[in-house]
Amino acid sequence: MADARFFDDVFEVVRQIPRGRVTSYGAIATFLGSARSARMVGWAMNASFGLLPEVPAHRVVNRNGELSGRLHFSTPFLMQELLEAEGIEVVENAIIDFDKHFWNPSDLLK
DNA sequence: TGGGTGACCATAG
DNA sequence: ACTATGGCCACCC
Repeated sequence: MADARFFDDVFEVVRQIPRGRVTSYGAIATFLGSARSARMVGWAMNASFGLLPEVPAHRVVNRNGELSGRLHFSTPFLMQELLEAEGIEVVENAIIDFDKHFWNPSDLLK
């Protein structure tokens, strides 16, 4: 526990995101206890880049349902393709029915 | 040791 | 409705 770093915690949560579901940076930050440090989550994802599919970073978007991190993938369309492959409809870099696909990390405790 | 950075979020103009 | 700005704080050099 003492050795656990913020990045590791973020990866742990992202890894638990069910297939076909998505969540937001802010939701993860809130779940970790720091709603104000949502930027840290995004930064953690930067380190997770390349760990796919071990860490499904494509299932993490901003609170607007937009694929803000698409430019960080190997290709700008990879993120969208991965989401569509899971049945998530994406138009103009935004997730359709984001609230329906939204997955809250607190569901882990359910 | 200190300062810059960022795949965000919320508020104000 | 859109743009600008501040806060946030773990990590890296």
